[in-house]
Amino acid sequence: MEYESVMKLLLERGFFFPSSEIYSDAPAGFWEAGPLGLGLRNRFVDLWRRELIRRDGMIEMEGSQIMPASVFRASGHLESFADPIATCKQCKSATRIDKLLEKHTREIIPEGLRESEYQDLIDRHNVKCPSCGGQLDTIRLFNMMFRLGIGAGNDDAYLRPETCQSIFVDFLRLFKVMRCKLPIAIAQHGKSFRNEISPRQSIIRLREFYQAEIEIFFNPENDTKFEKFDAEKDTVLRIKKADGTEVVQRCADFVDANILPNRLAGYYLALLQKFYGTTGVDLNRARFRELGKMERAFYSSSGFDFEVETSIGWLELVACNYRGDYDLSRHSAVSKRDISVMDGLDKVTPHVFELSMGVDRSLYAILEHNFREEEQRVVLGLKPFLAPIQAGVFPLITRDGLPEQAQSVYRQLCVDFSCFYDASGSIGRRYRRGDEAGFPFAITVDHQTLSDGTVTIRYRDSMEQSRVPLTELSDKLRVLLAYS
RNA sequence: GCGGGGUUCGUCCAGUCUGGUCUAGGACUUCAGCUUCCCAAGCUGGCAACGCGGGUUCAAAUCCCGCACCUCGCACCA
Repeated sequence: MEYESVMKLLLERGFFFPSSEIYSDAPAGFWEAGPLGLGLRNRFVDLWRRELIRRDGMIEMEGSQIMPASVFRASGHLESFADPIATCKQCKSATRIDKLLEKHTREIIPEGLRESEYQDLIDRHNVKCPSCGGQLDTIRLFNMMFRLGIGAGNDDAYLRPETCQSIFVDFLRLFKVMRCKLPIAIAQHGKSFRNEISPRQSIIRLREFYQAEIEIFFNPENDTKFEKFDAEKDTVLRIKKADGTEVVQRCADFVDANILPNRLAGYYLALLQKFYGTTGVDLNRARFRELGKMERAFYSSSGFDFEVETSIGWLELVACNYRGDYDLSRHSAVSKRDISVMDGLDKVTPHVFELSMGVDRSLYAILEHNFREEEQRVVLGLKPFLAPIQAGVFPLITRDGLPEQAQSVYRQLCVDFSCFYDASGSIGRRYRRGDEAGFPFAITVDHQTLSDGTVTIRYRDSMEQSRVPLTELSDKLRVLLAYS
Protein backbone atom coordinates (compact mmCIF):
# COMPACT_ATOMS: atom_id res chain seq x y z
CA MET A 1 0.00 0.00 0.00
CA GLU A 2 1.53 3.25 -1.10
CA TYR A 3 -0.07 5.41 1.58
CA GLU A 4 1.71 3.40 4.28
CA SER A 5 5.04 3.63 2.48
CA VAL A 6 4.72 7.37 2.06
CA MET A 7 3.66 7.90 5.67
CA LYS A 8 6.51 5.76 6.90
CA LEU A 9 8.95 7.86 4.92
CA LEU A 10 7.40 11.08 6.22
CA LEU A 11 7.67 9.92 9.83
CA GLU A 12 11.14 8.45 9.57
CA ARG A 13 12.62 11.43 7.73
CA GLY A 14 10.86 13.93 9.94
CA PHE A 15 8.63 15.59 7.35
CA PHE A 16 5.58 15.38 9.59
CA PHE A 17 4.81 13.72 12.91
CA PRO A 18 2.07 13.82 15.58
CA SER A 19 2.09 16.81 17.89
CA SER A 20 2.96 16.28 21.57
CA GLU A 21 3.51 12.61 20.82
CA ILE A 22 5.40 11.87 24.05
CA TYR A 23 2.15 12.50 25.96
CA SER A 24 -0.55 9.90 25.85
CA ASP A 25 -3.39 12.41 26.02
CA ALA A 26 -2.28 14.20 22.87
CA PRO A 27 -5.45 14.60 20.81
CA ALA A 28 -5.66 13.48 17.22
CA GLY A 29 -5.64 15.92 14.35
CA PHE A 30 -2.60 17.97 15.32
CA TRP A 31 0.66 17.39 13.52
CA GLU A 32 4.05 19.03 13.59
CA ALA A 33 6.04 19.87 10.51
CA GLY A 34 9.65 18.80 10.88
CA PRO A 35 12.53 20.44 9.04
CA LEU A 36 11.81 18.75 5.73
CA GLY A 37 8.04 19.19 5.91
CA LEU A 38 8.40 22.85 6.77
CA GLY A 39 10.92 23.31 3.97
CA LEU A 40 8.60 21.65 1.50
CA ARG A 41 5.65 23.74 2.58
CA ASN A 42 7.65 26.96 2.34
CA ARG A 43 8.68 26.09 -1.20
CA PHE A 44 5.11 25.13 -2.07
CA VAL A 45 3.89 28.50 -0.82
CA ASP A 46 6.68 30.23 -2.75
CA LEU A 47 5.47 28.48 -5.88
CA TRP A 48 1.87 29.45 -5.08
CA ARG A 49 2.98 33.09 -4.82
CA ARG A 50 4.86 32.83 -8.08
CA GLU A 51 2.32 30.98 -10.21
CA LEU A 52 -0.90 32.46 -8.87
CA ILE A 53 -0.38 35.62 -6.85
CA ARG A 54 2.29 37.34 -8.89
CA ARG A 55 1.38 35.86 -12.27
CA ASP A 56 -2.19 37.05 -11.93
CA GLY A 57 -1.53 40.28 -10.08
CA MET A 58 -3.33 39.24 -6.92
CA ILE A 59 -2.73 40.91 -3.58
CA GLU A 60 -1.88 38.97 -0.44
CA MET A 61 -2.71 39.69 3.17
CA GLU A 62 -2.51 37.96 6.53
CA GLY A 63 -5.38 38.13 8.96
CA SER A 64 -5.75 37.27 12.60
CA GLN A 65 -6.48 33.68 13.48
CA ILE A 66 -8.84 34.73 16.26
CA MET A 67 -11.97 36.62 15.32
CA PRO A 68 -14.98 37.83 17.32
CA ALA A 69 -18.35 36.09 17.40
CA SER A 70 -19.97 38.73 15.17
CA VAL A 71 -17.77 37.76 12.25
CA PHE A 72 -19.10 34.25 12.41
CA ARG A 73 -22.64 35.36 13.10
CA ALA A 74 -22.42 37.24 9.82
CA SER A 75 -20.58 34.51 7.93
CA GLY A 76 -23.14 31.93 8.97
CA HIS A 77 -20.65 29.68 10.70
CA LEU A 78 -22.28 30.00 14.10
CA GLU A 79 -25.56 28.69 12.69
CA SER A 80 -24.52 26.48 9.87
CA PHE A 81 -21.19 25.13 10.86
CA ALA A 82 -22.78 23.06 13.61
CA ASP A 83 -24.23 19.63 13.19
CA PRO A 84 -27.11 18.50 15.39
CA ILE A 85 -26.32 14.95 16.41
CA ALA A 86 -28.29 12.33 18.30
CA THR A 87 -27.11 8.96 19.50
CA CYS A 88 -29.32 5.91 19.41
CA LYS A 89 -29.99 4.45 22.86
CA GLN A 90 -30.07 0.97 21.44
CA CYS A 91 -27.33 0.65 18.79
CA LYS A 92 -25.29 3.72 19.82
CA SER A 93 -24.90 4.99 16.27
CA ALA A 94 -24.72 8.76 15.88
CA THR A 95 -27.04 10.42 13.39
CA ARG A 96 -27.28 13.84 11.80
CA ILE A 97 -30.71 14.89 13.00
CA ASP A 98 -31.38 17.64 10.49
CA LYS A 99 -30.84 15.30 7.57
CA LEU A 100 -32.92 12.59 9.17
CA LEU A 101 -35.81 14.98 9.77
CA GLU A 102 -35.72 16.26 6.21
CA LYS A 103 -35.96 12.71 4.93
CA HIS A 104 -38.86 11.96 7.26
CA THR A 105 -40.95 15.08 6.90
CA ARG A 106 -40.03 15.87 3.29
CA GLU A 107 -39.73 19.46 4.40
CA ILE A 108 -36.81 21.80 4.52
CA ILE A 109 -35.64 22.01 8.10
CA PRO A 110 -34.47 25.55 8.86
CA GLU A 111 -30.84 25.84 9.85
CA GLY A 112 -29.73 26.86 13.30
CA LEU A 113 -32.54 25.49 15.44
CA ARG A 114 -31.97 24.95 19.14
CA GLU A 115 -31.55 21.50 20.61
CA SER A 116 -35.05 21.65 22.09
CA GLU A 117 -36.63 22.59 18.76
CA TYR A 118 -35.03 19.57 17.12
CA GLN A 119 -36.25 17.49 20.05
CA ASP A 120 -39.83 18.74 19.51
CA LEU A 121 -39.69 17.84 15.83
CA ILE A 122 -38.41 14.38 16.64
CA ASP A 123 -41.16 13.78 19.18
CA ARG A 124 -43.87 15.20 16.93
CA HIS A 125 -42.88 13.08 13.93
CA ASN A 126 -41.96 10.08 16.05
CA VAL A 127 -38.57 9.70 14.38
CA LYS A 128 -36.57 6.60 15.22
CA CYS A 129 -33.01 5.55 14.71
CA PRO A 130 -32.47 4.93 10.97
CA SER A 131 -30.21 1.92 11.44
CA CYS A 132 -32.03 -0.10 14.11
CA GLY A 133 -35.33 1.66 14.77
CA GLY A 134 -34.40 2.31 18.39
CA GLN A 135 -35.12 5.30 20.60
CA LEU A 136 -32.96 8.37 19.93
CA ASP A 137 -31.11 9.97 22.81
CA THR A 138 -31.04 13.72 23.46
CA ILE A 139 -29.80 16.10 20.79
CA ARG A 140 -26.41 17.76 20.98
CA LEU A 141 -25.31 20.60 18.77
CA PHE A 142 -21.77 20.06 17.63
CA ASN A 143 -20.19 23.22 16.27
CA MET A 144 -16.96 22.60 14.47
CA MET A 145 -15.42 25.94 15.49
CA PHE A 146 -13.06 26.19 18.46
CA ARG A 147 -14.49 28.69 20.92
CA LEU A 148 -12.24 31.00 22.93
CA GLY A 149 -12.81 33.51 25.72
CA ILE A 150 -11.10 36.86 25.22
CA GLY A 151 -9.78 38.89 28.12
CA ALA A 152 -11.15 39.13 31.64
CA GLY A 153 -14.69 39.30 30.30
CA ASN A 154 -14.21 35.98 28.59
CA ASP A 155 -15.89 37.38 25.49
CA ASP A 156 -16.85 34.90 22.82
CA ALA A 157 -14.42 34.55 19.97
CA TYR A 158 -13.41 31.73 17.68
CA LEU A 159 -10.41 30.35 15.94
CA ARG A 160 -11.15 30.93 12.28
CA PRO A 161 -12.51 27.87 10.47
CA GLU A 162 -11.34 29.27 7.14
CA THR A 163 -8.84 31.97 6.29
CA CYS A 164 -11.10 33.86 3.92
CA GLN A 165 -13.27 35.68 6.47
CA SER A 166 -10.59 38.26 7.16
CA ILE A 167 -10.38 38.91 3.43
CA PHE A 168 -14.12 39.70 3.37
CA VAL A 169 -14.03 41.69 6.59
CA ASP A 170 -11.02 43.71 5.40
CA PHE A 171 -12.13 43.94 1.80
CA LEU A 172 -13.05 47.60 1.73
CA ARG A 173 -9.80 48.81 3.28
CA LEU A 174 -7.67 46.52 1.12
CA PHE A 175 -9.51 47.62 -2.00
CA LYS A 176 -8.97 51.28 -1.16
CA VAL A 177 -5.38 51.27 0.07
CA MET A 178 -4.18 49.11 -2.80
CA ARG A 179 -6.19 51.23 -5.27
CA CYS A 180 -7.83 48.10 -6.68
CA LYS A 181 -10.16 47.81 -9.63
CA LEU A 182 -12.56 44.96 -10.19
CA PRO A 183 -11.92 42.20 -10.81
CA ILE A 184 -9.31 41.75 -8.08
CA ALA A 185 -8.11 38.64 -6.31
CA ILE A 186 -7.08 38.76 -2.66
CA ALA A 187 -5.19 35.83 -1.24
CA GLN A 188 -4.18 34.55 2.13
CA HIS A 189 -2.13 31.64 3.34
CA GLY A 190 -2.27 30.51 6.95
CA LYS A 191 -3.78 28.29 9.55
CA SER A 192 -7.42 27.42 10.04
CA PHE A 193 -9.03 25.39 12.77
CA ARG A 194 -11.90 22.93 12.73
CA ASN A 195 -12.92 20.73 15.60
CA GLU A 196 -13.43 17.64 13.50
CA ILE A 197 -15.43 14.90 15.14
CA SER A 198 -12.94 12.33 14.09
CA PRO A 199 -9.75 13.42 12.34
CA ARG A 200 -8.19 10.65 10.30
CA GLN A 201 -5.41 9.89 7.92
CA SER A 202 -2.57 11.91 9.38
CA ILE A 203 -2.02 15.20 7.59
CA ILE A 204 -5.05 14.76 5.35
CA ARG A 205 -7.72 15.51 7.97
CA LEU A 206 -6.41 17.86 10.62
CA ARG A 207 -7.99 20.01 13.29
CA GLU A 208 -5.34 22.65 12.77
CA PHE A 209 -4.38 22.95 9.14
CA TYR A 210 -3.02 25.23 6.45
CA GLN A 211 -5.13 26.82 3.80
CA ALA A 212 -4.13 28.96 0.87
CA GLU A 213 -7.24 30.81 -0.19
CA ILE A 214 -7.84 33.10 -3.10
CA GLU A 215 -10.99 35.23 -3.19
CA ILE A 216 -11.69 36.80 -6.54
CA PHE A 217 -14.01 39.82 -6.38
CA PHE A 218 -15.77 40.78 -9.57
CA ASN A 219 -18.77 42.52 -11.06
CA PRO A 220 -21.07 39.75 -12.31
CA GLU A 221 -22.46 42.07 -15.00
CA ASN A 222 -19.07 42.43 -16.63
CA ASP A 223 -18.08 38.84 -17.28
CA THR A 224 -17.99 39.34 -21.04
CA LYS A 225 -15.39 42.06 -20.53
CA PHE A 226 -13.11 39.63 -18.70
CA GLU A 227 -10.24 39.72 -21.17
CA LYS A 228 -7.80 37.50 -19.32
CA PHE A 229 -10.06 34.60 -20.23
CA ASP A 230 -8.64 34.51 -23.75
CA ALA A 231 -5.29 33.34 -22.43
CA GLU A 232 -6.85 30.20 -20.97
CA LYS A 233 -9.92 29.59 -23.11
CA ASP A 234 -8.27 26.67 -24.94
CA THR A 235 -6.91 25.01 -21.81
CA VAL A 236 -8.39 21.54 -21.55
CA LEU A 237 -10.16 20.70 -18.30
CA ARG A 238 -11.55 17.42 -17.06
CA ILE A 239 -14.78 17.86 -15.15
CA LYS A 240 -16.84 15.16 -13.55
CA LYS A 241 -20.34 16.60 -13.55
CA ALA A 242 -22.77 16.27 -10.68
CA ASP A 243 -24.73 13.72 -12.70
CA GLY A 244 -21.65 11.50 -12.74
CA THR A 245 -20.62 11.93 -16.37
CA GLU A 246 -17.10 13.03 -17.13
CA VAL A 247 -16.34 15.64 -19.76
CA VAL A 248 -12.92 16.60 -21.13
CA GLN A 249 -12.97 19.69 -23.29
CA ARG A 250 -11.78 23.26 -23.70
CA CYS A 251 -12.41 25.69 -20.91
CA ALA A 252 -14.44 27.89 -23.29
CA ASP A 253 -16.73 24.98 -24.14
CA PHE A 254 -17.51 24.44 -20.47
CA VAL A 255 -18.47 28.09 -20.14
CA ASP A 256 -20.64 27.96 -23.28
CA ALA A 257 -22.37 24.84 -21.98
CA ASN A 258 -23.12 26.63 -18.69
CA ILE A 259 -21.31 23.95 -16.75
CA LEU A 260 -18.97 26.65 -15.47
CA PRO A 261 -20.83 29.69 -14.08
CA ASN A 262 -18.82 32.26 -16.04
CA ARG A 263 -15.61 33.01 -17.94
CA LEU A 264 -13.86 34.24 -14.83
CA ALA A 265 -14.39 30.92 -13.09
CA GLY A 266 -13.09 29.09 -16.15
CA TYR A 267 -9.97 31.19 -16.23
CA TYR A 268 -9.15 30.56 -12.59
CA LEU A 269 -9.82 26.84 -12.78
CA ALA A 270 -7.39 26.67 -15.69
CA LEU A 271 -4.81 28.69 -13.77
CA LEU A 272 -5.23 26.42 -10.77
CA GLN A 273 -4.79 23.28 -12.83
CA LYS A 274 -1.59 24.67 -14.35
CA PHE A 275 -0.29 25.49 -10.89
CA TYR A 276 -0.78 21.92 -9.75
CA GLY A 277 0.92 20.66 -12.88
CA THR A 278 3.96 22.70 -11.89
CA THR A 279 4.03 21.20 -8.40
CA GLY A 280 4.60 17.76 -9.87
CA VAL A 281 1.11 16.44 -9.20
CA ASP A 282 0.23 14.09 -12.06
CA LEU A 283 -2.52 15.89 -14.00
CA ASN A 284 -3.52 12.61 -15.63
CA ARG A 285 -4.78 11.66 -12.20
CA ALA A 286 -6.55 14.93 -11.50
CA ARG A 287 -10.00 16.30 -12.23
CA PHE A 288 -12.56 18.86 -11.21
CA ARG A 289 -15.72 17.46 -9.70
CA GLU A 290 -18.89 19.48 -9.85
CA LEU A 291 -20.66 19.47 -6.51
CA GLY A 292 -24.33 18.73 -6.30
CA LYS A 293 -26.67 20.97 -4.32
CA MET A 294 -26.51 18.83 -1.18
CA GLU A 295 -22.73 18.63 -1.20
CA ARG A 296 -22.02 22.31 -1.34
CA ALA A 297 -21.16 24.47 1.63
CA PHE A 298 -23.95 26.71 2.87
CA TYR A 299 -22.46 29.80 1.21
CA SER A 300 -21.89 28.24 -2.18
CA SER A 301 -24.19 28.47 -5.18
CA SER A 302 -21.91 26.52 -7.51
CA GLY A 303 -18.85 24.50 -6.64
CA PHE A 304 -16.06 22.40 -8.07
CA ASP A 305 -13.55 20.36 -6.13
CA PHE A 306 -10.13 19.90 -7.62
CA GLU A 307 -9.36 16.27 -6.87
CA VAL A 308 -6.31 14.09 -7.28
CA GLU A 309 -6.21 10.32 -7.39
CA THR A 310 -4.03 8.73 -4.72
CA SER A 311 -3.60 5.29 -3.20
CA ILE A 312 -6.36 6.12 -0.72
CA GLY A 313 -8.80 7.26 -3.38
CA TRP A 314 -9.72 10.63 -4.84
CA LEU A 315 -8.49 13.38 -2.57
CA GLU A 316 -9.98 16.87 -2.53
CA LEU A 317 -7.20 19.41 -2.66
CA VAL A 318 -9.09 22.56 -3.55
CA ALA A 319 -12.66 23.69 -3.11
CA CYS A 320 -13.66 26.18 -5.80
CA ASN A 321 -16.86 27.93 -4.86
CA TYR A 322 -19.01 30.60 -6.38
CA ARG A 323 -19.96 32.45 -3.20
CA GLY A 324 -21.95 35.14 -4.98
CA ASP A 325 -22.33 38.27 -2.86
CA TYR A 326 -23.20 36.17 0.17
CA ASP A 327 -20.20 37.13 2.30
CA LEU A 328 -19.97 40.83 1.56
CA SER A 329 -23.73 41.28 1.87
CA ARG A 330 -23.88 39.45 5.17
CA HIS A 331 -20.95 41.36 6.65
CA SER A 332 -22.48 44.55 5.37
CA ALA A 333 -25.81 43.73 7.01
CA VAL A 334 -24.43 42.63 10.36
CA SER A 335 -21.76 45.35 10.67
CA LYS A 336 -24.14 47.97 9.20
CA ARG A 337 -21.36 49.18 6.91
CA ASP A 338 -21.67 49.74 3.21
CA ILE A 339 -19.30 47.27 1.57
CA SER A 340 -19.91 48.17 -2.04
CA VAL A 341 -17.33 49.62 -4.41
CA MET A 342 -17.32 51.51 -7.65
CA ASP A 343 -16.81 49.62 -10.90
CA GLY A 344 -16.57 52.33 -13.50
CA LEU A 345 -19.74 54.32 -12.92
CA ASP A 346 -21.59 51.47 -11.23
CA LYS A 347 -21.80 50.93 -7.52
CA VAL A 348 -21.68 47.20 -6.92
CA THR A 349 -21.38 44.63 -4.19
CA PRO A 350 -18.85 42.34 -5.85
CA HIS A 351 -19.45 38.66 -6.30
CA VAL A 352 -16.83 36.22 -5.16
CA PHE A 353 -15.33 33.16 -6.77
CA GLU A 354 -12.93 31.39 -4.48
CA LEU A 355 -10.12 28.86 -4.71
CA SER A 356 -9.69 27.32 -1.28
CA MET A 357 -6.64 25.13 -1.23
CA GLY A 358 -5.84 22.59 1.44
CA VAL A 359 -2.08 22.97 1.74
CA ASP A 360 -1.29 19.94 3.90
CA ARG A 361 -3.14 17.53 1.66
CA SER A 362 -1.66 19.14 -1.40
CA LEU A 363 1.76 18.37 0.07
CA TYR A 364 0.66 14.80 0.66
CA ALA A 365 -0.48 14.46 -2.94
CA ILE A 366 2.79 15.90 -4.23
CA LEU A 367 4.76 13.53 -2.04
CA GLU A 368 2.79 10.47 -3.08
CA HIS A 369 2.80 11.31 -6.78
CA ASN A 370 6.56 11.79 -6.70
CA PHE A 371 7.45 8.85 -4.50
CA ARG A 372 8.75 5.69 -6.10
CA GLU A 373 10.26 2.46 -4.84
CA GLU A 374 12.77 1.22 -7.36
CA GLU A 375 14.48 -2.13 -7.20
CA GLN A 376 17.58 -0.80 -5.48
CA ARG A 377 16.40 2.40 -3.91
CA VAL A 378 13.58 4.58 -2.67
CA VAL A 379 13.34 7.93 -4.41
CA LEU A 380 11.39 11.04 -3.53
CA GLY A 381 11.48 12.66 -6.94
CA LEU A 382 10.37 16.15 -5.96
CA LYS A 383 10.82 18.91 -8.49
CA PRO A 384 14.20 20.50 -7.62
CA PHE A 385 12.58 23.84 -6.82
CA LEU A 386 10.27 22.16 -4.28
CA ALA A 387 12.94 20.07 -2.57
CA PRO A 388 13.45 21.12 1.06
CA ILE A 389 17.11 20.17 0.85
CA GLN A 390 18.56 21.15 -2.46
CA ALA A 391 21.97 19.52 -2.38
CA GLY A 392 23.95 17.05 -0.34
CA VAL A 393 27.64 17.79 0.06
CA PHE A 394 29.84 14.73 0.54
CA PRO A 395 33.53 13.88 0.74
CA LEU A 396 34.17 10.74 -1.31
CA ILE A 397 36.09 9.18 1.58
CA THR A 398 36.91 10.43 5.06
CA ARG A 399 40.64 10.95 4.77
CA ASP A 400 43.31 12.60 2.62
CA GLY A 401 41.85 16.02 3.47
CA LEU A 402 38.62 15.40 1.56
CA PRO A 403 36.29 16.09 4.54
CA GLU A 404 37.97 19.45 5.13
CA GLN A 405 37.62 20.35 1.46
CA ALA A 406 33.97 19.23 1.43
CA GLN A 407 33.26 21.30 4.54
CA SER A 408 34.63 24.29 2.74
CA VAL A 409 32.36 23.62 -0.25
CA TYR A 410 29.44 23.27 2.15
CA ARG A 411 30.24 26.64 3.72
CA GLN A 412 30.43 28.18 0.25
CA LEU A 413 26.94 26.94 -0.63
CA CYS A 414 24.97 26.90 2.60
CA VAL A 415 23.99 30.56 2.67
CA ASP A 416 22.41 30.52 -0.79
CA PHE A 417 21.12 26.96 -0.85
CA SER A 418 19.76 24.56 1.71
CA CYS A 419 22.48 21.94 1.83
CA PHE A 420 23.24 18.93 3.93
CA TYR A 421 26.78 17.82 4.76
CA ASP A 422 27.21 14.08 5.27
CA ALA A 423 30.38 12.07 5.72
CA SER A 424 29.10 8.96 7.45
CA GLY A 425 29.21 5.48 5.92
CA SER A 426 30.03 4.89 2.28
CA ILE A 427 29.39 7.34 -0.53
CA GLY A 428 26.70 5.05 -1.96
CA ARG A 429 24.82 5.01 1.30
CA ARG A 430 24.85 8.78 1.41
CA TYR A 431 23.47 8.99 -2.13
CA ARG A 432 20.66 6.63 -1.22
CA ARG A 433 19.77 8.52 1.93
CA GLY A 434 19.63 11.70 -0.10
CA ASP A 435 17.43 10.06 -2.74
CA GLU A 436 14.94 9.07 -0.08
CA ALA A 437 14.81 12.56 1.41
CA GLY A 438 14.42 14.08 -2.05
CA PHE A 439 17.81 15.81 -2.44
CA PRO A 440 17.80 16.53 -6.18
CA PHE A 441 21.58 16.94 -6.35
CA ALA A 442 24.68 15.69 -4.56
CA ILE A 443 28.03 17.42 -4.67
CA THR A 444 30.96 15.10 -4.12
CA VAL A 445 34.50 16.19 -3.31
CA ASP A 446 37.09 13.67 -4.50
CA HIS A 447 40.86 13.54 -5.02
CA GLN A 448 40.59 15.32 -8.34
CA THR A 449 39.04 18.25 -6.48
CA LEU A 450 42.33 18.76 -4.67
CA SER A 451 44.30 18.97 -7.90
CA ASP A 452 41.99 20.81 -10.31
CA GLY A 453 39.28 22.43 -8.18
CA THR A 454 36.33 20.57 -9.71
CA VAL A 455 33.60 18.58 -7.97
CA THR A 456 31.02 16.15 -9.26
CA ILE A 457 27.30 16.84 -9.33
CA ARG A 458 25.25 13.70 -9.10
CA TYR A 459 21.66 13.84 -10.32
CA ARG A 460 19.09 12.09 -8.21
CA ASP A 461 16.76 10.94 -10.97
CA SER A 462 19.32 9.63 -13.47
CA MET A 463 22.11 8.88 -10.98
CA GLU A 464 24.48 10.37 -13.57
CA GLN A 465 27.34 12.65 -12.68
CA SER A 466 29.17 15.56 -14.26
CA ARG A 467 32.18 17.63 -13.19
CA VAL A 468 31.89 21.30 -12.39
CA PRO A 469 34.60 23.77 -11.37
CA LEU A 470 34.03 25.07 -7.83
CA THR A 471 34.03 28.60 -9.23
CA GLU A 472 30.93 27.78 -11.29
CA LEU A 473 29.16 25.61 -8.74
CA SER A 474 26.77 28.21 -7.32
CA ASP A 475 25.69 29.40 -10.76
CA LYS A 476 25.21 25.85 -11.92
CA LEU A 477 23.03 25.02 -8.91
CA ARG A 478 20.99 28.15 -9.43
CA VAL A 479 20.22 27.03 -12.98
CA LEU A 480 19.37 23.51 -11.88
CA LEU A 481 17.03 24.76 -9.15
CA ALA A 482 15.21 27.28 -11.34
CA TYR A 483 11.46 26.97 -11.79
CA SER A 484 10.46 25.08 -14.89
C1' G B 1 -19.02 9.80 18.66
C1' C B 2 -20.48 4.41 17.52
C1' G B 3 -18.94 -0.64 15.89
C1' G B 4 -14.74 -4.15 14.22
C1' G B 5 -9.37 -4.89 14.44
C1' G B 6 -4.88 -3.13 16.67
C1' U B 7 -0.56 -0.70 19.99
C1' U B 8 6.84 -4.16 22.25
C1' C B 9 13.61 0.06 20.29
C1' G B 10 13.29 4.98 14.59
C1' U B 11 11.27 0.50 11.42
C1' C B 12 9.90 -4.72 11.01
C1' C B 13 9.46 -8.97 13.93
C1' A B 14 9.98 -12.64 18.52
C1' G B 15 7.97 -12.98 23.53
C1' U B 16 1.48 -12.51 25.54
C1' C B 17 -2.73 -17.95 24.86
C1' U B 18 -0.06 -21.44 29.28
C1' G B 19 2.32 -14.69 34.64
C1' G B 20 8.46 -16.04 37.13
C1' U B 21 14.24 -17.84 33.39
C1' C B 22 12.67 -10.60 30.04
C1' U B 23 18.48 -7.43 33.41
C1' A B 24 12.82 -7.88 27.09
C1' G B 25 15.90 -10.95 21.99
C1' G B 26 16.90 -10.41 16.55
C1' A B 27 17.18 -7.88 11.83
C1' C B 28 17.31 -3.23 9.42
C1' U B 29 18.22 1.90 10.50
C1' U B 30 21.07 5.26 13.31
C1' C B 31 25.56 6.95 16.09
C1' A B 32 31.22 6.59 17.25
C1' G B 33 35.46 4.48 15.10
C1' C B 34 38.15 1.37 11.43
C1' U B 35 37.92 0.46 6.26
C1' U B 36 36.59 2.47 1.54
C1' C B 37 38.97 6.47 -5.22
C1' C B 38 31.46 6.88 -6.66
C1' C B 39 25.94 4.18 -5.65
C1' A B 40 22.40 0.96 1.06
C1' A B 41 29.83 -3.62 0.97
C1' G B 42 32.72 -5.21 5.43
C1' C B 43 34.62 -5.07 10.79
C1' U B 44 34.34 -3.33 16.20
C1' G B 45 31.52 -0.91 19.67
C1' G B 46 27.27 2.09 21.33
C1' C B 47 22.11 4.46 21.81
C1' A B 48 17.28 2.78 21.63
C1' A B 49 10.90 -0.12 23.31
C1' C B 50 6.54 -3.22 26.56
C1' G B 51 0.88 3.60 24.64
C1' C B 52 -1.05 5.89 29.49
C1' G B 53 -3.48 5.15 34.30
C1' G B 54 -5.50 1.88 37.79
C1' G B 55 -6.45 -3.22 39.59
C1' U B 56 -5.46 -8.69 40.59
C1' U B 57 -0.93 -11.32 42.26
C1' C B 58 4.59 -12.99 46.27
C1' A B 59 5.47 -11.73 40.98
C1' A B 60 2.45 -8.46 35.01
C1' A B 61 5.00 -7.08 28.29
C1' U B 62 1.80 -11.40 29.63
C1' C B 63 -4.64 -11.49 33.29
C1' C B 64 -8.81 -7.56 34.35
C1' C B 65 -10.86 -2.37 33.98
C1' G B 66 -10.69 2.63 32.21
C1' C B 67 -8.45 6.21 28.84
C1' A B 68 -5.48 7.72 24.59
C1' C B 69 -3.84 6.86 19.84
C1' C B 70 -3.69 4.01 15.09
C1' U B 71 -6.68 1.50 11.45
C1' C B 72 -11.30 -0.08 8.72
C1' G B 73 -16.58 1.09 8.19
C1' C B 74 -20.72 5.23 9.49
C1' A B 75 -20.84 10.55 9.65
C1' C B 76 -18.06 15.21 8.49
C1' C B 77 -14.62 17.76 5.40
C1' A B 78 -9.78 21.73 2.66
